[in-house]
Amino acid sequence: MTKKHATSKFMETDPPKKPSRIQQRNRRKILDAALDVFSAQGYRGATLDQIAETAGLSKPNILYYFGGKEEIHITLLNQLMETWLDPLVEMSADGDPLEELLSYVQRKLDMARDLPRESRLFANEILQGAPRMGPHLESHLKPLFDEKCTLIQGWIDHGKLAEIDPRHLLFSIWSTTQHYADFEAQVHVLLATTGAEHADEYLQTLFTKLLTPAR
Amino acid sequence: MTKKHATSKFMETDPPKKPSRIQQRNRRKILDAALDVFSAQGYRGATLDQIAETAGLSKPNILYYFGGKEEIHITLLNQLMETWLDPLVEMSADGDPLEELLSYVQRKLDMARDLPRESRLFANEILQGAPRMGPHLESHLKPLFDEKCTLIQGWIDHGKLAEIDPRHLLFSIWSTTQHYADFEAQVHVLLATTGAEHADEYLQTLFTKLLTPAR
DNA sequence: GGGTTACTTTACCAAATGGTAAAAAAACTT
DNA sequence: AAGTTTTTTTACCATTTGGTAAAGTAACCC
Repeated sequence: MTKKHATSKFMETDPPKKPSRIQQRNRRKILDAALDVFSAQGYRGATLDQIAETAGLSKPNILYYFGGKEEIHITLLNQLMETWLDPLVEMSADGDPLEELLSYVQRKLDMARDLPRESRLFANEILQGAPRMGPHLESHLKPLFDEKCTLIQGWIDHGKLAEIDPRHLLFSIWSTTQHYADFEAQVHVLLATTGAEHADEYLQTLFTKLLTPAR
Repeated sequence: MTKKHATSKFMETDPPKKPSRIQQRNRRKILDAALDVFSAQGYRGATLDQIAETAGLSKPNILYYFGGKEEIHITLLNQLMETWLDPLVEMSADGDPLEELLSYVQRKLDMARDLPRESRLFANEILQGAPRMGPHLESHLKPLFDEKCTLIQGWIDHGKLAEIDPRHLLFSIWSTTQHYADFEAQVHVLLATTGAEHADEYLQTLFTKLLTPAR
């Protein structure tokens, strides 16, 4: 009965029949549980049993929907990549440069707050040297990064922004915003509150001062 | 022959006889190898076999020097905590506030460059919710953090620095500097060079603009 | 309602992994 | 050199973990 040599029985291309309601529901449950576990424990720290229990399914049942642990992880990373780059994609050449960048910062911070699991999943993957994501970074992130760097450099050249290195600017936006999700355990101890209280205001100030051109 | 209920046979307090040359050498080799492996794979991702091979010792031999995997990890974290907080400790009330903070930023960046393994070990631990470090954060980091926040706030109150939240200032210093070590895999892809080329200049500019008081 | 297909469970397994016991080999001590 | 202590190796072990086979159950289709 085993047909094809696809990684998963759901990756076949011949009959693109849409997944049943049960399939959709269970795959969603599994991916959600896996996000929980992978983001909290890292890839190797996560176990299929944990994922199964969190999802409320049995381990073999999970392996009915996914080819294996790694396939679940890769599926998550691929899904993540899209939403993760969204805020940057939205930053467009239209509109005021400073406003565009500041609202990008805000979107990124909101994202870290709303999707901390995703942020940690990503952080874990990069920390370990991006073993399952290297190609994706090269093919998706790099072009977008270069494009936006050029855009920002253009703004600078037109005197719309202070003269700073666009690449490091993006790095600092990413690091400062994601910090609140990735290092939450530390932030929580130090602020003794649930998170980034006045982070919004602080970061807006930071990047305003950094980016406002000296006239 | 087993005496005491200490976690390790090297934690006994009665005969504080100094460790032999062999002991010192092997413990150092083990800790160095463990730093390699833990920082690259995370706690659960690291295996004793990997550590043993990297250290050039057999697994049981490693367990002769340490009580177990966790003890090695904890030893590393404890050692790390000291050097890690050093740059912040050095920031003193004497000297120009802006200079003090900027050279703190520089020291932190140098540290991320010189000790990337340590940075990643720490990042891994915090990412997983600081399961073996929570108390340490509370007892060591928190007091230091509060002290330095007060110091910075004092500087601000005297008009020596712009009015910003000291807590978030420290967060942004940590995140921006450590980013180059923790997210090296990503930075490397995007810069297509071995690391933080002009990070020094960029971060100095960033924090100068942020901290210079409007007069 | 009978048959086919989709889904779930039960019972396993092989490899990996943290760890131990005890013998063997070095290293020190006198 | 003999005896004692320290260090290393060999041979295991119990558990965990990713994964599978096959039988059972529920859904769907006519």
